[in-house]
Amino acid sequence: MSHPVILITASPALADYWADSLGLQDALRLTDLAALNRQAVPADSLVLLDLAGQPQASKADIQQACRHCRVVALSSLPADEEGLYWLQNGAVAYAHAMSTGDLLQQVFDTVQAGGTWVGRSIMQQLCARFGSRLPSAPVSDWASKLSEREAAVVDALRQGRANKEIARQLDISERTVKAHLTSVFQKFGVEDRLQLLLKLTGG
Amino acid sequence: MSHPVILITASPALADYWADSLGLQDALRLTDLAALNRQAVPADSLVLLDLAGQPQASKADIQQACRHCRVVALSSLPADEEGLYWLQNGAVAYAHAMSTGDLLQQVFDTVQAGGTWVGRSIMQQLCARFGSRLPSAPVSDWASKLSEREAAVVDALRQGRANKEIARQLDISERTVKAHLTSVFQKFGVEDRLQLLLKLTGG
DNA sequence: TAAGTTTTTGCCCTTCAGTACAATGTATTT
DNA sequence: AAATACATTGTACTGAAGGGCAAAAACTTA
Repeated sequence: MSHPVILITASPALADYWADSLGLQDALRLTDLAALNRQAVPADSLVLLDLAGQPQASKADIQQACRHCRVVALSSLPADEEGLYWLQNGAVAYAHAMSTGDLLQQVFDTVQAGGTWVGRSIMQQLCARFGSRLPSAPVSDWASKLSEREAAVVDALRQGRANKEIARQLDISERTVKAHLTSVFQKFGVEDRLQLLLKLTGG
Repeated sequence: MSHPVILITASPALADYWADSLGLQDALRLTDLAALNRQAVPADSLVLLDLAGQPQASKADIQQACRHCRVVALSSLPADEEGLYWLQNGAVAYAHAMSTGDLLQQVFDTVQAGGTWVGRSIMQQLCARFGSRLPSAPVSDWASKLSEREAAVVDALRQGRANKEIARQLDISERTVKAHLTSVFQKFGVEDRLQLLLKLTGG
């Protein structure tokens, strides 16, 4: 299950470096994030993105790109704040743009396998913040009526995700997502995802 | 820069599986986390830990182990809550104990390289929590940004109405409802009615 | 009255959501 | 062993959602 790869950087030299390190000579190359959103690229593409060329990328641009592709954010001057920003908005990895070939391959393989890659420093910050407000496992009331997978689908739905995205997220087919949702709708006596959301958020 | 590896599980079969998958026939084997803390192990060792055998591990035990070693938490029944708990306390990875050899190798390589490995689901939860620390726009004054008709459409949308129903309610065509919604989506930077609802209700 | 803005609509197109009908595999219970 | 629940996927269909292009109609302002 190898996904299409897209290299985004204004620097041909950097693109060459990535391509050489990862054996991606035939990967599609673009110069900025806007170009990615403008043209139709295969869903679930793996995007290597040079942050140096995207100083003015809007949050909406980032999120849109991350919804359709797996975005690996690569910075030539990594900073935790920058990394967190991109991860918040959906990137699946954040690393140094000029990482060694080995590390780059590592990151690449990880995201290809559906994982996420971040350095230790960022992970610790994330965990620290998370821990400060998580005494125990808060199992919301609604989840109790649902099976494990159904709850996972609902959880993703509450992020505003589309079926196709949920499918990717849970690594199942879109059809299965629909099956779970149909079941959930029945359990809550609603007709569609919108009414479900209102029911759960108390609209 | 290969670090010593320690396998911790009460199941010899599982230890064999890990050793075979990762080529670690000579790795030190222990049966529980307490044993790790009792004896002197090389600093910075890489620890593969079967969570199934550590139901009663105290938080202090976990943190102590994680201070001296890189702990890869492996669960035979992965759950986000469990994963977050271990990551909070210093683990550098959380995955399925019986992952395929490829994935296991992936995780192993990643932590060897100094990275952290978590599944997509957990990472998203972390980022979501982190992001919520920095509220972007508590949209309580949403109507102010909209025209009168646009606000009316949004109002109906918040009842969970479909476009056709909204059209009947406002006595306009369904096409007009769509036009208003398209405009509203742009103003709020969202893509569809679901995301709009989430933005407005702060779900 | 002329110019500009907002609201309104139609036609057509693509994509997504949801369901009917059907099937396979696994795990648990009886 | 049989029954049951859960998870998974497929094909195919209907209808809703959303947008591109274009253009009337109404309302406001210079």
